[in-house]
Amino acid sequence: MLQGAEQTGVLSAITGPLLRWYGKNARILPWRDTPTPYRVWISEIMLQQTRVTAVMPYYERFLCALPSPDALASVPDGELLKLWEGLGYYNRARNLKKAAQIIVKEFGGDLPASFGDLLSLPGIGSYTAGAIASIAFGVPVPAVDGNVLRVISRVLASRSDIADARTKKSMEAALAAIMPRDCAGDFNQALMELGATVCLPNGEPLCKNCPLLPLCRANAENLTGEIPVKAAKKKRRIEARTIFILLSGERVALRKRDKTGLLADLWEFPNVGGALSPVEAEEYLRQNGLRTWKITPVAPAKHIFTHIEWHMTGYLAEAASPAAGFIWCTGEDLAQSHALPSAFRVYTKIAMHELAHGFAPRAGR
DNA sequence: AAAACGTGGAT
DNA sequence: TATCCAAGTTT
Repeated sequence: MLQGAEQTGVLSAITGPLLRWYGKNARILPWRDTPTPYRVWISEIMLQQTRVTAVMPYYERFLCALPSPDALASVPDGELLKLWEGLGYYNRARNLKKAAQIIVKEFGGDLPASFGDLLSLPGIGSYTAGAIASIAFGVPVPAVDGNVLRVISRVLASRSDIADARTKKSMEAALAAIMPRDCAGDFNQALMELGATVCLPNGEPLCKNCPLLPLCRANAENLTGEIPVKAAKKKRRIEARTIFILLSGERVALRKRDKTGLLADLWEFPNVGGALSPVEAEEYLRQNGLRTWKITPVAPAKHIFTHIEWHMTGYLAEAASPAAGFIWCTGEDLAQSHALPSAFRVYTKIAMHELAHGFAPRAGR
């Protein structure tokens, strides 16, 4: 990898072509319309490890419901999670609220402009602090995300592992040295845009369309297939679970997940580790004080998290009474008031269907 | 420093 | 089907 002055020399040459390219090729995105600090902040948090297309249905709805740090600071957790339902990494939403409370208390209700102050807020790391500072406030600091790591690694033909935090550090330092003072936000966004639309991971990047082609060392040396280098991630473990859709009258049982860990504090269907047979399922329900009948197997389902794979066995059962220990939801509650993770989608659908159409004849129907 | 933390689309 | 991984952060 190039060092010091030579590296700075190569990098300083990217600014002109990159900015000209971005001027012509920037996608029209909702968060680029009116880049107020609050809007930029919300978009950056939503976009963490999440594709643009996934964020689209959430962004305006969230802004409409919570248009300011003040509104965000006082939103009830349930409402907040419902707005985030399905987006994943739910701590992002909780940190958003915590940060909003700090912004209201410590910063007079407006996002701070300095990189350091932004970095001190929950949920804002070096990438996001750089993105907000540069895009919303014009502060000349880099914003190094996965796209930037890939683009710069290729330009420099660097074989440093981009999964290594030290690589990110050194890239931030290298970019800080060449940040244009007058258009830092566009520069950072241009780098990301190029990575997202031209300098693609997996398969062939679209080098013919790249404004940096003339100065890209990976292209010159035919290394775009090997660079960037990224350490392999750990294998997922498989976890069997048995999910219960317990119906009572027009309602279905839900419970709150643990306050910490996976899918913390979201709602879920009662479930237990292991792939229970029908007999074991019946036994489990009885032992947990539930008088149920007509226990019926429903579709098995799989859900893949980053680090775990759930293999789910499902049962539908009629409960004699809305037993304590759960909340008993109507179809409307399920749809409108309770945030369920996508992991349970198959069973949510079945529950909604049963609540709408009925599960065989039952009391009160 | 490595692992936890979601989801969905592309290859 | 399997793997990658996306505008990362926290612990």
